[in-house]
Amino acid sequence: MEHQEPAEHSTRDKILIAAATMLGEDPTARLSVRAVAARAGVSTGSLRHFFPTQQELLDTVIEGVFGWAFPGDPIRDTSRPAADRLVACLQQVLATSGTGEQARETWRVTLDAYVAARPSAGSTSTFLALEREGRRRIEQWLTVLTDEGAIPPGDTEQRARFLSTVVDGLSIERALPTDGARLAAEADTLRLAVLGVVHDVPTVSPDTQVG
Amino acid sequence: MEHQEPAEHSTRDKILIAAATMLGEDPTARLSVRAVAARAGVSTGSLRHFFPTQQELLDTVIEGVFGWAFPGDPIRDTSRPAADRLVACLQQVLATSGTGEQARETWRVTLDAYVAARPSAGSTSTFLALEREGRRRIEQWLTVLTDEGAIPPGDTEQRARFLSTVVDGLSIERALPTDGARLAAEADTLRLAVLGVVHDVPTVSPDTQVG
DNA sequence: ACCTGAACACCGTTCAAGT
DNA sequence: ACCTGAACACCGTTCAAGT
Repeated sequence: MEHQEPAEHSTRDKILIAAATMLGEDPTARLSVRAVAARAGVSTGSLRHFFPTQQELLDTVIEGVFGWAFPGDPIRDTSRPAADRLVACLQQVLATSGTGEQARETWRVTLDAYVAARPSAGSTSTFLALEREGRRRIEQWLTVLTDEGAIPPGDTEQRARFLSTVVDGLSIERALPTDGARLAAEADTLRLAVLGVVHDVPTVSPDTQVG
Repeated sequence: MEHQEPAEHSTRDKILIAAATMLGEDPTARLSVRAVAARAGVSTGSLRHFFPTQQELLDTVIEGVFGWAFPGDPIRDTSRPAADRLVACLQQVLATSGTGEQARETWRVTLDAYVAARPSAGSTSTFLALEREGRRRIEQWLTVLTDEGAIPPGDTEQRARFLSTVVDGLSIERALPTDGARLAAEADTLRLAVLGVVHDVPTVSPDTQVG
C-alpha cells in the first residue's frame, strides 16, 4: 500500500476535523458556528460556504463518526428471510452497546451527560443529531426491505423510531441487573419487534376501522 | 357536578395555557421565552419568576399534556379493540416513569443503585423482583386478551418481556433529551409493539410453517 | 470559487428597579 | 411576592466586499 503525505488539509476538512475533535474531547460539546470556526482557524463565513446550515455540519460530522462502526451489513443477503436480516442488523446496532461492565460504562457516560444534570441546549442538539443519525440508518434498512416488497409501504420514519426504541430498551437492560434468561430473550424480542413492522394484516375489524 | 367561574387566571396559569395552546396549534412550535410571554401577555421576567429555566417550563407543559389520560385499567373494556386496550394499559405503566425532571430523577436513582457501581447481590434480587412483578402484570393483560381470543396462544412470558423492553426504551427516552416529535411518536411506537404481539398470521411462507 | 467579518434578528438568563 | 424591561452574552444566517 502507498503512503501519502497529508500535504495540506482543505478548509472543509479542517472544519470537519475540528468539529470531530471537539466531539471527541467532550461528547456534550456545543458545536456552534463560531466555536468550530475558531477551532478550525477559519471564518464563520467560510464555514457557512461549505456547510450552508448548522444542521448540515452536524449531520456530516456525526455521519462520519457512525461510519467507522459497521463494515458490512447483511440487509441485502437475499438468501435469508427479510425479517432475519433486519434482526441481524439490529443486533449489530445493539452490539455497540457492549455487555456487562462495558454496557454499564456506556450508559454511565450517557447519563452523566444528559440525566445527572439538566443538559445544556448545546449538548441536547448534539444528542438529537446522534439519535437522528441512528434512526436514519434503520430507515435505510427498512427502505431496502420495502423496495424488495418484504415490507408493506408505510411510515418508515415511525417504524424506525419504534425499532430504535426497542434497541434502546434492550441496551439499557444490558446495563441493569439481569438473570440468565434475558440474554436468550433478546433475539426473541427483536424478532417480535420486527414482526410489528413486517406484517401487513390489519388487526382491527373492518367496521371499526379508522378513517 | 358544580361549575366554577374562571374568575381570573393566575399569571402562572396564563403562561401554561399560552404554551399549551401554542403546542396544540403547532407541535413543532418553538416555545421561546419571548414568544410564550407575549402570547400570555406577561413579561419575560415574570415568566422567569415562575419558571426559572426554560426547561422547567417545557417539562411542566409536557407533563400536563401527558397527564390528562388514564384513570382505571381498561383491559376488560370490550367495547374497544383489544390492541387499543393493551396500548392504554402500557401507557399507564409508562406514566409511572413520569416526564421531564421526574423521569430523570427516576433513572438517576435506578442507575445510581445498579449501574454506577456493580450492585450487591441483595439489591440485585430486589431489582429482579420488581422487574418480574412488572412483567407479571403485563402477562395478566395478555392472558385476558388470549382468553378472549384476541391474541393467538403463544409464549406469553416472551411477549410480556418484549413489551416490557419497549416500555423500558420509551421510559429511558423520556429521561434523555428530546424534540417535540417524540411525544406524538410514543403512542405510535406502542401500537407497533402491540402489533407484534396481537397478529396471528405467520410471516414465513406456508411451506416453512411451524407445526 | 473561496474567504472574510460585520450586521441582523433571534435566543436564554440575569438583575436593578418598581409595586 | 410579584412583575417589569433593559442588558448581557450568546446563537444561526445573510451578505457586501475582498482575493
